[in-house]
Amino acid sequence: MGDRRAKTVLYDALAEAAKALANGRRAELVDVLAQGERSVEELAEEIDQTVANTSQHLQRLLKAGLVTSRRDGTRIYYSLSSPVVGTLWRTMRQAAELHVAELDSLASDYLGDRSKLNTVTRDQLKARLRQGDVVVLDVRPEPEFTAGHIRGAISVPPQDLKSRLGEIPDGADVVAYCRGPYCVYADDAVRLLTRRGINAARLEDGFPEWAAAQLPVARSR
Amino acid sequence: MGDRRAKTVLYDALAEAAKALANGRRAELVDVLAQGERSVEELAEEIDQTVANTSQHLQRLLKAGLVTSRRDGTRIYYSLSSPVVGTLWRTMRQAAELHVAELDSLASDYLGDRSKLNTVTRDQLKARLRQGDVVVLDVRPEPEFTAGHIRGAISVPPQDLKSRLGEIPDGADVVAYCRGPYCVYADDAVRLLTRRGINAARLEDGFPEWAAAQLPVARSR
DNA sequence: AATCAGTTCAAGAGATTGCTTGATTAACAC
DNA sequence: GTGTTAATCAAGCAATCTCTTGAACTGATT
Repeated sequence: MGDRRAKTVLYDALAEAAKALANGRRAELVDVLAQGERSVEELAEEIDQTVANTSQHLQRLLKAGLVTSRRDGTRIYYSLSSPVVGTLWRTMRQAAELHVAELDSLASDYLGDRSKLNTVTRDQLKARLRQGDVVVLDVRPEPEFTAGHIRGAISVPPQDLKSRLGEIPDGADVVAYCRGPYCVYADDAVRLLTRRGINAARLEDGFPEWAAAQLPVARSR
Repeated sequence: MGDRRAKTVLYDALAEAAKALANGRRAELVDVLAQGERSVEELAEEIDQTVANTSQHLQRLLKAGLVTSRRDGTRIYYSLSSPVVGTLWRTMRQAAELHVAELDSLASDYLGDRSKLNTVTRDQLKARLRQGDVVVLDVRPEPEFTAGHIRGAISVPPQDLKSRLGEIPDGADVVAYCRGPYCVYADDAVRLLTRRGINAARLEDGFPEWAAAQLPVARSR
């Protein structure tokens, strides 16, 4: 015991968890799965890859124990195997944000200029929810809202927002949120609402971070 | 904005942090660096690799922003660039422990059978330190003790323990700790002490976890 | 039993990674 | 200046990874 070979094997095994996340497409998969379980086909669509390739990535995550799968009829649904995996992904993101200088510019290449978007922190939103003077929009696809959402939020999937603007009371303050800091839905929603003269802001991050912070959540049905 | 190419680039960049940790030798490096800064040569010795190879791994960590370096004379010292990196490593370990079934057996291949070793948790040790009825031994190499240690601990580097057994008061309860859950020093120390009839236990993990839990630490000079 | 949708498996090309070896650079002592 | 020590760089080979393509498998439905 205490010998080099065993140490190598042990640390190689520990590094397997990192290897599983060490790919942009698999990172995207984990990011989506943090919202709730998904079928292979849906996941393939989310990450713009073939089903075969997505399946292989999922096998890799499965082998590392980061996700689990269950069959329902002809479909197979994948989900994160524990909240620790979500924490791991968030911590990794945080490390990258802190230490990779170019990340900001890559983020705005994808998300567009955020400097003009109003932002509220989790704590601010929590306080305003308690006061009850804010309309909170969950702008993720509906199944993700069903799987879990901020208590008091209304589900308005991205493609429905335009046609449902009328539901927002005059003069209301709106906060939109989606999957996390690198998700475009809330940004797009805030831009649209602002253009229509509605006072709107984006939650600084998304539902998984809200839930991880032990803030009040709800689940449909 | 919101297009696939930019999203790919962004998530690839986020995955860089994982790639940096996605290698057993680099994981070992981070594990050691969590104790404090080290020179390339020392690190090479710790991970049983050539200096050239160690240097390349360090470059990789540097490029990902996980470590920083400074020159002092002819030596270059590396250290973790922030506490987040330590958290990342611990979270990764935790994920592997939870989800990789074989990890237990790999750990005991390296560390030996731990079932007969007494263990105390951080909270237990905290309470006993407050009562003052415990001798705490830091069995890491001396520079790591100097860089930071559990308040009230005594530095007894691994190779010195045998010759300094006389310093331990008769009938004392001893707790030994080292770098973390996969470090052999504390295990070896507890085995030695127990064989000599001294009541000894191992702290469940090491100094970085103690410090991360905001428990009382001290620094020499 | 036959068919179908959803998923996984298998094989291969091109890129990346990990370790080795030998040369090069940087700081310091003389 | 020369010599020494510490670290990095560069090139090369074997192993691994990523994506593609096409075939094979698995339940559900007919």
